[in-house]
Amino acid sequence: MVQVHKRSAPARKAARRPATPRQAAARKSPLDALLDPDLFKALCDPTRVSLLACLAKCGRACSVGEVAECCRVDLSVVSRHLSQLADAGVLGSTKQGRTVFYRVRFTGLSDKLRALADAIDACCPDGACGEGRGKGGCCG
Amino acid sequence: MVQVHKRSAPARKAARRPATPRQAAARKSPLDALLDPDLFKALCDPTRVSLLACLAKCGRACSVGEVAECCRVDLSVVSRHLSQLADAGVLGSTKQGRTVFYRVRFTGLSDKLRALADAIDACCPDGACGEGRGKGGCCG
DNA sequence: TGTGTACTTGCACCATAATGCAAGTATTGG
DNA sequence: CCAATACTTGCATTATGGTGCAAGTACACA
Repeated sequence: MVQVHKRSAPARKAARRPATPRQAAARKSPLDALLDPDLFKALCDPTRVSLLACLAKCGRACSVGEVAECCRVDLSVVSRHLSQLADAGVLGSTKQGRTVFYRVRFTGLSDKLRALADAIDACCPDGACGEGRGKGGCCG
Repeated sequence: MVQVHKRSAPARKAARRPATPRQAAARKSPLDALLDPDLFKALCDPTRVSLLACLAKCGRACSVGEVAECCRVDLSVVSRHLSQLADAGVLGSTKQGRTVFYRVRFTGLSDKLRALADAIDACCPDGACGEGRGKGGCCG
């Protein structure tokens, strides 16, 4: 009885754009969750990124000691970086005896990136983006 | 005379995986360019990310003053953050009189994220990822 | 139980970066 | 030309983060 008529009211569904940035900030969007500073914080350091690239290219789980031979920083630094990447969900870790193996969580990472890309496209207004993008699911 | 025979040698085509992370680091990959710390550095600060989300949800170009009403930091801080996001290619800017408008570069950003996601998937070994992923174009 | 290996943690140091305030620049309108 | 607007920049402060060294913990093996 409340939401039956679906054409006369202009402001229904697909939640129109907020008029001002201030109002926009108040709106909840998938973006808010996906645009997670903590993930990017993990990826914003050159050393950390090189370790990630190293592990990705290697394609298998590697020990801290092995990875440490990729770059010039101290092993303790590598240990901390890998741990940070794991905290961010970018790497997974397994302990086997006294050796810790880190591996890239490929699908977890790429899925997250694609979800973010989709959420961004969904915010793209009207015809400003390619076909299939900007289909309005931006603002809650 | 050195590299003629192409079948007896086991190491041909589709560049097999490096044995160690150390060797992996030496290999060039699309990942190396796409995994750009500078982009992530732009996105690793909470205030900056909230400004980006604000602009994205708003969907149009906004002035610095408008955007500054989204959050509690000083306008000068907002100005610097927006300028940083523009430097990273995340935002575009237009000056109109004394007003500067920033807008999200939607497709530029989402394309970059998807390209990275693809490059990551390409590094995923064998059947470890979903179908269509991990098709080996990882190591140069 | 002791020794060596593999990694982690505490600590101090240094570099970078975020922030606010105040002053400066650019542009518009009277 | 002067005043107001819209932003940017310089500067000092504070916070955060990366790094190396040294010490600590966890585990395996003899």
